[in-house]
Amino acid sequence: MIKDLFNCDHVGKMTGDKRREQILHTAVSLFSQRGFSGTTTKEIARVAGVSEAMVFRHFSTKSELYDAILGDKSCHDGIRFPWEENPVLHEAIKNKDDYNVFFNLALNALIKQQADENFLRLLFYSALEEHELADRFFNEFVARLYEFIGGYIKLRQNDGVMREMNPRIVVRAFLGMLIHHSLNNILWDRNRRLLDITNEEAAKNFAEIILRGVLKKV
Amino acid sequence: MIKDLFNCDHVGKMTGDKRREQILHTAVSLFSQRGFSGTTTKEIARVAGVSEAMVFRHFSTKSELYDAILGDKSCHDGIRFPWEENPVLHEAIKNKDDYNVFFNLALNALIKQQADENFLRLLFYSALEEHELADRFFNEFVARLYEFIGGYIKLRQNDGVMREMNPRIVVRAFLGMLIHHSLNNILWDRNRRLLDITNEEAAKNFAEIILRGVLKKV
DNA sequence: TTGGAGTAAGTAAGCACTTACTTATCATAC
DNA sequence: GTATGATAAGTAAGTGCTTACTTACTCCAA
Repeated sequence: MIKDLFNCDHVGKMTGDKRREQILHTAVSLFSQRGFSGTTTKEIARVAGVSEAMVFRHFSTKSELYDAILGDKSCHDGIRFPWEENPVLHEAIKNKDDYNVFFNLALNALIKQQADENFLRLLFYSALEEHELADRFFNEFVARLYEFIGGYIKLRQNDGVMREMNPRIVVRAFLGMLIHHSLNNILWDRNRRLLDITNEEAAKNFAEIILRGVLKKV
Repeated sequence: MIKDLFNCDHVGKMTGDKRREQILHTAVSLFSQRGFSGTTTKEIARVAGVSEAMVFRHFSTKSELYDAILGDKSCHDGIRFPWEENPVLHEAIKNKDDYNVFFNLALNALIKQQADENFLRLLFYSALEEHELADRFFNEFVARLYEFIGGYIKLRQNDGVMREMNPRIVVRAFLGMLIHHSLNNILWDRNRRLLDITNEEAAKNFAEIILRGVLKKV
C-alpha cells in the first residue's frame, strides 16, 4: 500500500533506470538541504534504501551524480519559461495590459518558487560552491528572462507610455522583489514574522510598485 | 615589508590574542568561500601559517571556531546600521527629503555589500546550512531595518504624501532590489554581462522606482 | 626557570570508492 | 508448465586516504 503511494520506497529489485532515477532524486533532495560537501554518498544510499555500492554502479563518482542533475528532466521542469503554456500572460501581453503582465509574471514566479523550494536551495548552494549548475541556469533561464521582460518594457517605451530608462534595471528591480521575497520565506523568515502575506497580495503590490515606477502616468 | 602590509602573515611567535584573531579571520575567509563542511581545519591552519594543533589550542572544535565568528568585532562591523554615523541620511530624514532618504539607504547598502563580499557569502552559506549566524543577523539587523524604513514610510503616509499600503511590503520590495543586485554582482554575473551599472546609477534608479511606487504624486 | 607559543607525529572515525560475491528475473529449451 | 542459464540488481566487507582532534614534546622570552 504505502509502497505504491511512495514509489521511491519500493523494496526489492528495480529496473536499472528506475533505480538510477530514484537515487538521483534522493541526491537532489540531500544536496539541496546540505550542499555538495555536506552530503555523503553513504547517506544518499541510506535514504534511497540501497547499498552504497549501488550508488556507484549508477554514478561513477559523487561529482558525476551532482552533474547528472543538469541532465535530469525534473531539473529542466524547474527551468520552464513563464511565457510557455500561460495563455493569461499571452493575452495580457497581446492586449498591452501592463498590470496583468507584471501581476501574472510575479504570481507565477512566486508560486513556482514556493512549490520548488529545493530547487531554489540547490541553485544557491551551487552558486556559492561555483558549480556549473548555477552558471547554466543563469545563461539558459535568467538571461532569457531579462530579454523577455526587458523587451516588453522597451516596446512600451516606444509606445510612449513608459519612461525612458534602462529596461534591464527595471527587470533587476522587479526580479529582485520576487526572489528576495521567496528567499525570505524559504531561508530567513520561515514563520513569517516580518511579513506574512499571500502570493496574490505580494504579486499585486510588487506589480503596482514596479509599474508606478516605470509608467509615465498611472 | 609584505609582512607589515598583511599583518596576518606574521611569522614566528605572536601573542595568544593576536594569533587567535588571525586564525579566526582566516577561518571566516575560508568558510565564506567554501562553507562550513567544505572547509578543513588543516587548510585553515595552512593558510594561517600555523600547525593544526594551534587552531585547536585556540578553538576547541571546528564548530566553536564557526560560532566565534558571531562574537567577532569585525562581524559586528558588518552589522552596522545605516542610520549610525551617516549625517547625510540623518539630514534627509529630518527634512523629509524622500528621494535622498532612499537614495542614501540604497547607495550605502550597495557600497557596503560590494566591499564585504565575504560577509554576504558567509551569510548565505549560514542561512542554507541553518547556522545561528543567519538567524542572529536576521533578528538583530534585518528586523530593525524593517522597523526603521517601515517607520519612515508610515510617517510619510500619515503626512498624506505616501499611498496607504503595508509599509513592510515596500521595504521588502526595496531591500529586494538592493540585495538581489549585489547578489547578481557577486554570485551570478561577476563579469556584468546582464547589467553593468555603477552603484550610483543603481541607487538612483532603485530609489526612483520605489518612490514612484509609493508616493501619491511625484 | 617557568609558562606560554609552537609543533611533529600521532589516533579513531569517516570519507569516497572497490571488490568479490549473492540473489532475483526472465527468455528460452525441453 | 517447469528446469536452466545468462544477465542484471543487489550487497557485505573491505581499500586507502582524509577528517577532526590529541598527545607529548621543544623552544624561547621574561
